[in-house]
Amino acid sequence: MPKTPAKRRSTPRKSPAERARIQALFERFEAAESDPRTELDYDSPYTLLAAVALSAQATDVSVNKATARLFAVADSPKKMLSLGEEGVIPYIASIGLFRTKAKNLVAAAKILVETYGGEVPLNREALQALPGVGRKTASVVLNELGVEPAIAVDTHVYRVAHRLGLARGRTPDQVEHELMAVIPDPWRTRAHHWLILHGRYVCIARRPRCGECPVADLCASREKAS
DNA sequence: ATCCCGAGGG
DNA sequence: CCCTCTGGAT
Repeated sequence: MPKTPAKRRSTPRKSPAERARIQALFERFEAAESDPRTELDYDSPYTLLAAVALSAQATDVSVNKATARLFAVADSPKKMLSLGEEGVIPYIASIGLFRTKAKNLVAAAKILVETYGGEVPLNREALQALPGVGRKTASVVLNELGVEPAIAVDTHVYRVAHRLGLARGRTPDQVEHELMAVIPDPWRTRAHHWLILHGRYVCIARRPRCGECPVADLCASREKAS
């Protein structure tokens, strides 16, 4: 008889104590910052989409530096398309992966112009069909514009969720699923930003500042604090 | 699994 | 020098 290796639940049930801890965790985040926002500069759905796409494996500071000049010249799909790949590159050459991003930015602009009349389609299917736009980027756009609560799992969210003991999954999709299961509705829209900002300024990748952490007492992996 | 890929921090 | 930064496509 083939032994069935006890399959782990993708989202393990939480004990009442665990759920209380998580509840306290987000109440703490909310008390500290009730309306967390993205730190990417944008002034329209299109510039938001472009900025988020450019932010892959790049700091928001470097992206804002580049988009300040890029958006002054091309803040619409139509303008981005006529600027062209070679025209875009000088503006974003200071950002990593710039060749790929320039190519995708123009290719996506072409689709937005030809298929969506220059507008940004506000649904996941259409967004993720754009070159350079995956689940994470689409989630950020949909969440930021208030279309639907979505928890984009980027490097910060992934790391912080693991450290706080909110998720164990190995892939971003698994972590997103676990977070959605654990975070109740009134917090879902803001959870992404709380986790991002916490990861950026406190729960830093290399050397987490546990000594200055507002949720250290609620953290699953706080032991060697400093 | 691998490629893309510059800037900033330690 | 090495690591990290709001990933996506192959």
